[in-house]
Amino acid sequence: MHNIVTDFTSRPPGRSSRPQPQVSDVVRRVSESTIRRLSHYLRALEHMHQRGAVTVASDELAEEGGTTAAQVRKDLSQFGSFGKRGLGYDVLGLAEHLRVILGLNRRWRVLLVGAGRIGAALFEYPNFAERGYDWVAIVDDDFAKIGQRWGTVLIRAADDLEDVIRSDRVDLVVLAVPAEVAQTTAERAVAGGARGVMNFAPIQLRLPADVAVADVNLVMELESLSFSITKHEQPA
Amino acid sequence: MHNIVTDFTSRPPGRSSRPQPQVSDVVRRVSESTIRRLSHYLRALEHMHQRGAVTVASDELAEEGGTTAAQVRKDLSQFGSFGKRGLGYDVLGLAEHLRVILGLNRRWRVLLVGAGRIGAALFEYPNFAERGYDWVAIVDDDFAKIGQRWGTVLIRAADDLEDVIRSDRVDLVVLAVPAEVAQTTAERAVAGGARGVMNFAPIQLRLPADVAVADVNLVMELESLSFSITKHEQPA
DNA sequence: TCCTGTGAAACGGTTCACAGCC
DNA sequence: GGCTGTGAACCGTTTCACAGGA
Repeated sequence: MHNIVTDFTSRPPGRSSRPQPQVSDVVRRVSESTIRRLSHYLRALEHMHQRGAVTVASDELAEEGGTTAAQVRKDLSQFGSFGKRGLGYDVLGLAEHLRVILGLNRRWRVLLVGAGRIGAALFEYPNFAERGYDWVAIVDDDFAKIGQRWGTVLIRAADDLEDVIRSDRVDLVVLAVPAEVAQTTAERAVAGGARGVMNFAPIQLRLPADVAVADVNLVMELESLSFSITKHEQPA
Repeated sequence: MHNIVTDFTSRPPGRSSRPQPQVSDVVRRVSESTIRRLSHYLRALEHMHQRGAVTVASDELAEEGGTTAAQVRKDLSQFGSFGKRGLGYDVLGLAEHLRVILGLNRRWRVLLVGAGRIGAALFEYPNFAERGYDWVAIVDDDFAKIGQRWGTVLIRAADDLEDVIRSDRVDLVVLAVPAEVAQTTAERAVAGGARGVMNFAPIQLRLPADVAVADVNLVMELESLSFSITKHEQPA
């Protein structure tokens, strides 16, 4: 088996005498939560490999990913049949399948927009390079910073945003700018050809549907905590 | 009307001749996504107030929050009846209601664990103080940093984590430490009395159910982007 | 008339349970 | 016997549609 449904054109293995799937049915919708779990599974598999595990069952993966065995199997079955009944999944094999599914079998060219505190922290974050995300440029509107280098990466003028994205063939933009300019900056990034945006501004970006957006809203996360705690403090 | 169901003990306004709600029915379950939208609504209301708006309809709020008018009304109706039929919601009044619901009508005492790059960026992040989150201490295991101050806030020894939480009456912990020590550090924070944890390590924390956890997994967000883009690049 | 508040329907994701294969 | 893969049941969330108050 082991056929990955990366191109989203074939159905999971089944009777081929069934009625053919319609086109609208072919681009299968994978939920955000599934993707997040796949990411967890991959990390867990890498740990397990380091610990010498060769094979893993769905309930072990569930444990590390904070979910259930059935959920693990359901998640994976959306992309193919990677396991062996009675045995489990091959640790290295499944990890490689997940990398392909998550698009980690290539390197990604990432632009940092905003060379402030948050930008600097992200730039130094070691886990990005490990997973295939490479900083290819930085952009800022502070003349004092333009022309400097962080490591080997040059800080360029915010005015040149579109040009930088084009000339440096940027795939992803990490948007670490103030909320007031986030929307227009994001639009310019998309105009330049960016395919995805990771947004740190606490606003809801409005971008074309074919642009991927990941929002990291730190204030919202804290508010979610204080809501939960406030609720708990009020026993009936 | 305007009665807020903050204590989760009363039902939304309705005929009182109805059968009394059972206890299991009283601690109403509010979904994570609802809370996130409430946070968006609050921000939108603050903007609208600055722009001079006095009244707002659910479809305007929906626009800014990236959702639908029905969703806005459903979200709000979980906590009370804040609007006027035919008119909409009072901008200032609804904002205040949302602050109470989200637990923003008090200040929160926050501890930063990990004085590295990410910790520094978060410490400088201006939006936290605006919303009522105050840094009361920092903890790190680097002897070179212990005893220093960031602004007025002292960096203390990681060994004293539990003590710091107790003596400084810490509510929330921001965990900006390497993945390897995140779980044990979180457990110590909970032992010390922390009520909520914002976790930046790319692992799934396992903590008691009465501790609120907000995970910010940056690598996962990037992987979510590359998944979406990879999918798009494969038209049938 | 306008717009809220809310039951009811529709949808989508999770859990269950078991057939099927190793 | 063990564990996967998956239809079916379940359950929570979103959308619909409309009754009812301003």
